[in-house]
Amino acid sequence: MQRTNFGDMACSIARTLDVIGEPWSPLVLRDIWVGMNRFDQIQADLGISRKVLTERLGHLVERGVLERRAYDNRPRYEYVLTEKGRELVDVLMVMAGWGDKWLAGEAGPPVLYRHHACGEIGRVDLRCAHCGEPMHADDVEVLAGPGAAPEPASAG
Amino acid sequence: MQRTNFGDMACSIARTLDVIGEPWSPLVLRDIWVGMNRFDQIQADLGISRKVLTERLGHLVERGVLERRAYDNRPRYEYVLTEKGRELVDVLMVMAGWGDKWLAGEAGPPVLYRHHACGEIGRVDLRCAHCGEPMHADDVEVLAGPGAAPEPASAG
DNA sequence: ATTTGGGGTTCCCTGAGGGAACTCGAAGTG
DNA sequence: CACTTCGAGTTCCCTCAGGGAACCCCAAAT
Repeated sequence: MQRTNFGDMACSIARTLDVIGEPWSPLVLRDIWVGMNRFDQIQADLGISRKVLTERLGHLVERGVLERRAYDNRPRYEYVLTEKGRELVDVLMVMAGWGDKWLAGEAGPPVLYRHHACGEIGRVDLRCAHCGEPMHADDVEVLAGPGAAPEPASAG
Repeated sequence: MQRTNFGDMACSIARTLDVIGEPWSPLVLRDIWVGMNRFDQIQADLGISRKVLTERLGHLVERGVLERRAYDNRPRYEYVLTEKGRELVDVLMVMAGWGDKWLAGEAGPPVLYRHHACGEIGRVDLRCAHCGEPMHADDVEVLAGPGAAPEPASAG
């Protein structure tokens, strides 16, 4: 997809970017998340080139975030999120929250999220899975982990 | 940057992708986040082309997520995160969490995050800002908001 | 027998990414 | 004072990925 191979870097962010590191993949996942599961639907909604959509869908299936399944006797297929893919939607929700806050302007957010648990329109918030307190950029210290690269560049 | 203009879509995800919708920008932000603030440092760490790095840094400054500031009498500059940029790091943390879980393999995560509040190695977790309960892909209903597009495609 | 519709392929053109060399201005060095 | 060094980019060329439009295949429906 890209010229540089991000999947081989010793960095979980780079590896994730190997899956959704260009603009179309996240938008494809969003469409599928909200129930647009078919090729022509997604193509029309996004205005993406058919060629590129074919390639992206194939890539996402290959990486295990989507599953391609037949929905008819005819050769008709739809794409659905796997568990891996549903968890990847977390990234999209945080992107949406940031975009709502910083890029929406006068008109307000284009989309609202009603939280099933409380029934309210909610925003997503990042918390430490261990202690439950807020966890943002300045709240953490970054340390080398077991899978850190031995000596070449690019930590993180 | 890209051929398609994502910033004009009525979708906060697409708008966010207009800022960090290709693989280098998130990695540049990560480097700056962990304290690599200078051009040559970032270039060497990432292995990115100098041309592309120049363009990305300019783009990120223009979008207000980075600030370029002189750090010497000589023409020397460093890049630092603005508040808008620090909040964008939330997206990176979630990417890192997903990559740690789904892509790290045998070796384990390349990087660990120690949470200042509790001192433990923690993972980030998504919660509803309103009720505090978990908030993931299946926990929300997506509704049109005030800034929704009138009639053309692409909700979200 | 022909049309329709979903799900792609193919082809061509443009423009973004990669790489390496070059520039520029301000210190530092002999 | 000439020369090197260093940070921070520019410039140039080449290749390959993205965009657009047309085309293809298969299985109903008419």
